[in-house]
Amino acid sequence: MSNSVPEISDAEFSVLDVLWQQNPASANDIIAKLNETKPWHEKTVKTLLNRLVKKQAINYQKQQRSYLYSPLIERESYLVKQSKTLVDKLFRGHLSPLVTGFAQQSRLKKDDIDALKSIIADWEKEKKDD
Amino acid sequence: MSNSVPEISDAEFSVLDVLWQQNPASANDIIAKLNETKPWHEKTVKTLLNRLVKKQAINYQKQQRSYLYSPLIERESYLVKQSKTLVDKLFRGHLSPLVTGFAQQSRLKKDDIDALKSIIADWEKEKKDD
DNA sequence: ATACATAGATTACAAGTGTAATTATAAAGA
DNA sequence: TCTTTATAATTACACTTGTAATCTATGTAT
Repeated sequence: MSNSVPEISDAEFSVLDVLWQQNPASANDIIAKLNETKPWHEKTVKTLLNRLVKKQAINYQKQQRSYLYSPLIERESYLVKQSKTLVDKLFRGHLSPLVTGFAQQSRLKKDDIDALKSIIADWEKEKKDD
Repeated sequence: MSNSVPEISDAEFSVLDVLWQQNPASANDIIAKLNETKPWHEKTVKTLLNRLVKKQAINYQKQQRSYLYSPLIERESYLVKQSKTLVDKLFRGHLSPLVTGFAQQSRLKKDDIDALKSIIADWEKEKKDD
């Protein structure tokens, strides 16, 4: 079956990320949003949009003269896949060394800790249910 | 000051990873080790070694006719940097959504849970110490 | 001394990426 | 209708990457 998510480059990801926040969006919307943080030329963003279309990562529908773009790949599953890819590559599939290294480096926030607690709680419950 | 770790491609990383396990190592050592898991031609591995040298990610010293290579960048800090880069890019610096997504996807192992507990314990202690 | 083998150095080459400029096309205004 | 002007499509171009093949220099065997 499905879908073998296409490879998305870093620059392309930034464009996709805007579309995940604002869907659909015109090229100009996207350019404006990106330019809040990146000094990218309009033409550059158009190129990235075209490449994403070609990769079937996004979609568009004609709206008068211009297009309205939408993501075709789901944010959640993309993020999970990327996380897993990195953890597999760097830590042979083990999450804990990532968390440990990360925790030493940059201090965890309270919500990080809460999330970890809740994950542990779920895990303990599952274990009991087995 | 330091060091702005060079960009390491995926293929290059695999080579570096061997050197982190076995330091120093000859080209042939590395080729043999890599060929346990990857069908890479000898010439390919040599190319990767050269690129890593050029990037100053590794080093060598002449040993008779051949070289003995060693890593110049430290494994720990490289892994932490890559983790942070990904978490910044995908989750705007927050670790928890990564862990949550990861936990949903692929079941955590007991040692992952233990590591998480110990991280939480450390965090609680630190908080108290403030 | 000469030929072969072997390690490293150099070169190759297509695909992907960052970063646009140029061209074509269609709507809108003169 | 002709011209200007937005948009989108096509082309550009250098750098990186994956994946080697070829060249060169130096030990080794005859």
